[in-house]
Amino acid sequence: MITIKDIAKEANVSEGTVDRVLHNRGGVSKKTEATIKAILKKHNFSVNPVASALALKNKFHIAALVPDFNDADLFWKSPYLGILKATEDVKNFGTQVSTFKFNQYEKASYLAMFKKLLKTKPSAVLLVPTFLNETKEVVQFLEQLEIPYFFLNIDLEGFNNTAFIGQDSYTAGYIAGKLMHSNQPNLCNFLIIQSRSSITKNNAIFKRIEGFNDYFIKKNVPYKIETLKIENLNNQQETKKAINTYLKKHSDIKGIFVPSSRIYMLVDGMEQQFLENIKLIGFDNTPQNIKCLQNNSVSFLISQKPFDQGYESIRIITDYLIKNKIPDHKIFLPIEILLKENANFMDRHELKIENN
Amino acid sequence: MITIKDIAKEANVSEGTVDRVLHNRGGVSKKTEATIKAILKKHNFSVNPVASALALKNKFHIAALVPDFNDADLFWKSPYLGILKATEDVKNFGTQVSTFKFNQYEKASYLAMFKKLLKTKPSAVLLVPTFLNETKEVVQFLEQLEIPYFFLNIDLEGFNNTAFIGQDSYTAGYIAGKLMHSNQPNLCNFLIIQSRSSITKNNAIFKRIEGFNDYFIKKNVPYKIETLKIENLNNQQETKKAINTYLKKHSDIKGIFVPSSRIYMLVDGMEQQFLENIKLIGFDNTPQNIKCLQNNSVSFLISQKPFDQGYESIRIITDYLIKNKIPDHKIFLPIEILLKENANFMDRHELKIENN
DNA sequence: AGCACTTTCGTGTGCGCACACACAAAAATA
DNA sequence: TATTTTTGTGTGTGCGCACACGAAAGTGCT
Repeated sequence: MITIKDIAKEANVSEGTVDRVLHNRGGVSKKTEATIKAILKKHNFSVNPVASALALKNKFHIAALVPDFNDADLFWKSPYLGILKATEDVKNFGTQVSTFKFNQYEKASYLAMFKKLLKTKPSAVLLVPTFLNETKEVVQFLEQLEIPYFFLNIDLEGFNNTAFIGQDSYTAGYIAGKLMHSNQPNLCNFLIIQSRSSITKNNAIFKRIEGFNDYFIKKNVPYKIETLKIENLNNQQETKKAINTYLKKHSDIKGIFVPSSRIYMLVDGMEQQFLENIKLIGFDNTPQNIKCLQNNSVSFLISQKPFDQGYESIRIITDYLIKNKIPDHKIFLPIEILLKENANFMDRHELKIENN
Repeated sequence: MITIKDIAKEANVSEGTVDRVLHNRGGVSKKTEATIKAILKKHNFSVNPVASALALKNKFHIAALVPDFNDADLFWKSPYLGILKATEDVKNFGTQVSTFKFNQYEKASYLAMFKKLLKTKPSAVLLVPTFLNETKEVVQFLEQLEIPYFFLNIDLEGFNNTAFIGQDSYTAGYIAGKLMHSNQPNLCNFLIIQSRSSITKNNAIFKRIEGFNDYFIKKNVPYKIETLKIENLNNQQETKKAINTYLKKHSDIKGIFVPSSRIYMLVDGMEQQFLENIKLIGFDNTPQNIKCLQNNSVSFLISQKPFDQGYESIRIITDYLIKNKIPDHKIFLPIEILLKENANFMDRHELKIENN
């Protein structure tokens, strides 16, 4: 293992000088800089990140702005746990992370938490840009202060975010279509469930639907795909009534696609006869959804690997700060296909965290 | 962030004493030990692994004994890359890893490489116990020297291995059955391909087949499942002839299950008419197999996450050595379902390694 | 040549921990 | 009581790096 000291010796300079060229700190004559760089390259040198981390203790500070979660809506719990785990992992690498949670239904809360966040003078910011206009506002502050920012899970266009970490929603929807088709190869109709609240704010859901539809278009299979809009999928009464009356009228529906994480609400409301005869495909490995897999009411879940999204985000930002490693602009996590048998194996790391 | 120094101050002892109780090094009076332990617990203290690693520089040495790979059989490449990546990651954590590759078809090679390995005086050993009797022999040495050992990918019973890291082959096979069924819901026959070489040596393949069959038994679906034994799946001529003649005789076959990583050999040999009408399910995300997904000849691949197996193994052993963290006895990695659309997203980390 | 700067570079300290060594007090032995 | 052994504890050094401070060398000017 080669060290800075070794490099310094070989170049007949002091460690300090090597350090200066390593960090582009300036104050080194062109000649010696060239010599040192040559030696660096020759040995393919890179600093010992462990020693570096120790020396850098508490130099960087990452702030994360993510939606809050509760028992009714657990989706954001996993990314949060991922962030938490990463926080722990990078803590000893001289980087601290503070997480701010906002109410995903209130723009004011988003802005308020951001203001709080800004006061901590972060070196970089990770955020879930839930609201377009408010994000524009927020980003102005960040750009003025030259704080790099990263988008998590929601991929807004037209911003100078260093990177986006999330899922390829279109492909995920496309896969859903494929699975649905292979599950019901005989001609029948499918139903897509939308909810009002998601329509206004979540373009990932749009892209999933687009992907789902495109599968059938591309394959040129003449399935009819209908859409049922339920005002608020979180409302049990409403959902129950809406889905059952619809299905009674349309007995040709053999598959239902729920492009949000609320498929369990649908399952809760659906009458037994429908559950038995209709294939369901949904998104996200929340505990409630997993339960639906386990009792056979849902065939497939497609997971965005939410835990990994949180975890990777922090790791990527840390690498960016400490090692100046520029990430890909778009970082897609794997699309996981979950069914009853492999659902319980998922997110071993996640479990570990929660049990602490 | 609380440090040993803080603990020492609070206990009115020196850092050395705290260090002694932290590492059970002995030589501390019961009274002070109790005091210190109380304070430790009170603050929920754990050592800074970064500083620890720096100080421990090169104290531990892990040796891995894994099968070699070549272009014809790439399966073991991924675990190797995983080990390599982990090697890099833990290098700066005071742990070095050396990997020894043996010819998986020659017992002598297994033993020979083990002897070489043993000379490096490893603190722990990771091995793929390909041969039962030879492993018994090998393990004797290890136990005598009190070197802990871990099994990777092959789960031999009756050993005192600290842990097994691999896949739940039975469930993976079960999933294969389920996917096959949902892909061909109308009554038809399925074919399982076995090869002589695998029969003798790989019980994972047995378990997969068992799982596959059990799915249909449990679901009580009256599919007929036949088996075709091909002497050597690596032999192109033989495979081609065997599969095509078989399929010509049995036109009722609508699905083929290949419980090994050689599905691409089958695809290579199969005539176009069969490829178009028969659903194929295989194992392992080798490049050749992925290609089969991409050109639509294979419907699903089930992946053992071989890269992660290698990576996690080393990480687990490192944690065991450095932090005395006792792992679960059996560590199953997630069973991944790959289809054309999500195959390319897999193993981002793996790509990174290989491009270096 | 003398002076005031600027550029270029070396030295020293600390990050938190592991461990060897030194040394005191207590206990055991003569 | 004197001496040896054991037990308990403090001190110092180094792991590889980051960075502040200040010294040396170089520059331009009068």
